[in-house]
Amino acid sequence: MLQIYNTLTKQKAPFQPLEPNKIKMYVCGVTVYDYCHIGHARVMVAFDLITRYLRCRGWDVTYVRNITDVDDKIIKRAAENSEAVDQLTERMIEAMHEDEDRLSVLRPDIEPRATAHMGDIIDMVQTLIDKGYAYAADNGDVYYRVEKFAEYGKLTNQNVDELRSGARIEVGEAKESPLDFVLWKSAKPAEISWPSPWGDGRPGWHIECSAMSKCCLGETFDIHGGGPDLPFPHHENEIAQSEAANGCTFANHWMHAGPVRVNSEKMSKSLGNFFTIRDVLQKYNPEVVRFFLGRVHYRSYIDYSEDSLKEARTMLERFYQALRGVELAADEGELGAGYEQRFFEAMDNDFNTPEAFAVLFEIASELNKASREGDAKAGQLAAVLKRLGGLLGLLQQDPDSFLQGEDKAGEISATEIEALIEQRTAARKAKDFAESDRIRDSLAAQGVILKDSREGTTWFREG
RNA sequence: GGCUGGAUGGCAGAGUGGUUAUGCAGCGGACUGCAACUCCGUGUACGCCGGUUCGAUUCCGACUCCAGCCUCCA
Repeated sequence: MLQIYNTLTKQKAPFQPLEPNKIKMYVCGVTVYDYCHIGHARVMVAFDLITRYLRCRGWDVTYVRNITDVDDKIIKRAAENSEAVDQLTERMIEAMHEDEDRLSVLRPDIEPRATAHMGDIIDMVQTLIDKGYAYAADNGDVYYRVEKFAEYGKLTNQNVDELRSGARIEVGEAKESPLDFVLWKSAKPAEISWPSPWGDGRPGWHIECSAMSKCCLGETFDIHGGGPDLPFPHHENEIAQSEAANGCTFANHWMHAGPVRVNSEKMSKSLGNFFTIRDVLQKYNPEVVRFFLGRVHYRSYIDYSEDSLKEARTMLERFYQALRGVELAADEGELGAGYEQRFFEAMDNDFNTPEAFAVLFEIASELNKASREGDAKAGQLAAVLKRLGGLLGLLQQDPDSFLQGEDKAGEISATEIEALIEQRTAARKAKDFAESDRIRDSLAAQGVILKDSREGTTWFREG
């Protein structure tokens, strides 16, 4: 039985789909004005692990993740770069897709863009005005009347009176109440804009998700997900918009990923303490980064540091060392079912990846034992390990490729390494251990570790 | 201040009302020319104070500390 923690009820509960066997899921995506950072990667990987797992258990998942391709930050950045808004966003979307591909994050089924849904957005704003939940101000902005929506704050337990007393009142705003938020923003001269009944402008941030989720999934859907900073106000406002406009429940389950921290602070664009995915991928194998993000439960925070990336690398090495040199059995025999059951039980418990990985480590141990004893079970265990890892998009590389890494400019190449290993093997045959050790030490100084066995010498590069 | 989480062995990180998480690191041993890889053995950790209980790290309450949201942020 699949259990999922729901931010709305603050507890784990058995998952109940709207339609048997189907899951409709909407996840808030990226505002594309810059390269994605590791915090974005965390959300991408978390919901990718979730989607892959649900699908492998037979759920028919429709996964929608939006792209915010117009907003203040985009307009500002495009102006700074002296490029058109759509030029900037196209570049960043392409970069995001590259990053995702490298992290083995499968594309969502639908990636709706705000600029492609202006009609849906305007329709929903109009509906909210018609129902009295929104009003057009003199300046061409349209605002949501927060106090009209009785259930406002139900996702994050906000009290409207508390919010009102803490709200900032900004000069020159045309709002009825400081709590009201913008649905439609009138355009400044020469700014990118779309025509609307309230004049030229662009959508507010929250409305696009309400409009696009409705368009792609319907008025009510199963799971709404996003990053750790979205429950308030973004998701609270989405609920207010959608439930007021549609008159029915918006999303049944709310799932939020935990933050990535650096030096005990959240990694975020506003703090400027972020590492982009492409920066990190320059130093680490993409699978290491994926594993780093998946080895902690999706709701917990992760501390980003060189040491924790290195540890993720070491852990992954254990899997690949176990798989290395073992011929996969075509048939897992009886072995697979038991491990698979424990793996599934872990994942059914709110996607407990750390526990699922613990099962994989146990398989690796058994596999190592079988290998060293020459037991035929080794091939079966390797097949199970690779299959279960594959369900989470891991362990599919050739072990040698993973362990040896790729040649990098300025570093010793695989060809050079192998030539030195041949020299060393000759020295060892001649019992010239001084020379043999000299070669090994010299390689080690360059991050290349040798391993001798009866079958010969293999090597791998350190993290 | 309001609202959410969290505090587990040297580190990372699951989980459980009484029994081994798991990984990394350390220590002892095996293997090895020596190593590396691997294997075997090894560590009574559950913030603090009360309560419930035959028994609590696990349930309840107070406290302390940490983090996230409350402004754009995944």
